[in-house]
Amino acid sequence: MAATVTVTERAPTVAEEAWRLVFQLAKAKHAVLSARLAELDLTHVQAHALRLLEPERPLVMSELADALYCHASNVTGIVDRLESRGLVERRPGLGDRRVKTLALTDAGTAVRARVVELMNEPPAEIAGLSAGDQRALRDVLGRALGG
Amino acid sequence: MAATVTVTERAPTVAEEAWRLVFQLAKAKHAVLSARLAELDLTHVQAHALRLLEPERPLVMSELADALYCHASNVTGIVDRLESRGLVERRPGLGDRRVKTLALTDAGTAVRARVVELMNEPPAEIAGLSAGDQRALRDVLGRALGG
DNA sequence: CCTCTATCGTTGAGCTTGTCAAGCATCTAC
DNA sequence: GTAGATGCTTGACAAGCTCAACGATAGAGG
Repeated sequence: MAATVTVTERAPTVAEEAWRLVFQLAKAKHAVLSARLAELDLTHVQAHALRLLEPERPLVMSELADALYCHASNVTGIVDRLESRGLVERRPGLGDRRVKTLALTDAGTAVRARVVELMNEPPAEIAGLSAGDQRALRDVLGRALGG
Repeated sequence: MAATVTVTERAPTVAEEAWRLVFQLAKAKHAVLSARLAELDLTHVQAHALRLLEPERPLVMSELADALYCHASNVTGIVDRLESRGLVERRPGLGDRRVKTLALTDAGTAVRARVVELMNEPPAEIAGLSAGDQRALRDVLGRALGG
């Protein structure tokens, strides 16, 4: 008798099933978002940087690096590209002349508004749920994330 | 009187709140996963490629490119690096000598098992929910994703 | 058989993102 | 004032990604 490779995979737990679906949903939204950002000629990191730069609360290079979970040397290049497109300005820090304050230009503010809109827009899978399911989803996830 | 910039932001809908939480959860898991994959000296793309290469169902380069949503020329490099580490083998296609079949080595099968385990593991936020909340989450998301 | 075209994978150029080590300017503490 | 810490930039290098072009092979039609 030929040996049959039997993969003894235990049945997934409820938590694993739930996580798999969350993962799938995030992946679907990611794909849609990528396409929309490409139309704006923005990469994901550039979009995240713009989202973090709220018009009324400018950030400093190092703060942006922390928020993006990457090294300061990386932010230099990201901001370089945003600045060369006229979306962001580097301004001298007020008290400390070493720091650079990042401010959105008018064009940057407009692009940021569009980016935030795209990112906040729930994917069709969620928008299509019943009102009750939407509330249930929000409430359960609120509890999950310490809400 | 000084002009006050009043940002008239409408209150978020329930769907938007739910999506924001899904996004937040995925981001948290992503950070944890990145750290675990770094311990295995794997990038995210390499991990995804390994996950897609099921031991019993080898893929062809173009199939892997489709599954990873990227160009075939990119997959060449990704597979190069996996192959140079002895995790994957390129084998000549059976009928068609143009295609390359990708097969996991024994080492690759072991690493893949660990990768799949890490990716499937629900984040602490979900694992910590009550059994009822976990079921509710799974059921609602199942409906959202055409379940 | 032979050519024409389509397909599969690779290569090379060029970009963005990411890390690290080093450097420059500036600030702070002693 | 001098020494060390801090903020950002630079340069070198690697991975991921796209595109255009290429070699090899396959399949169809004359």
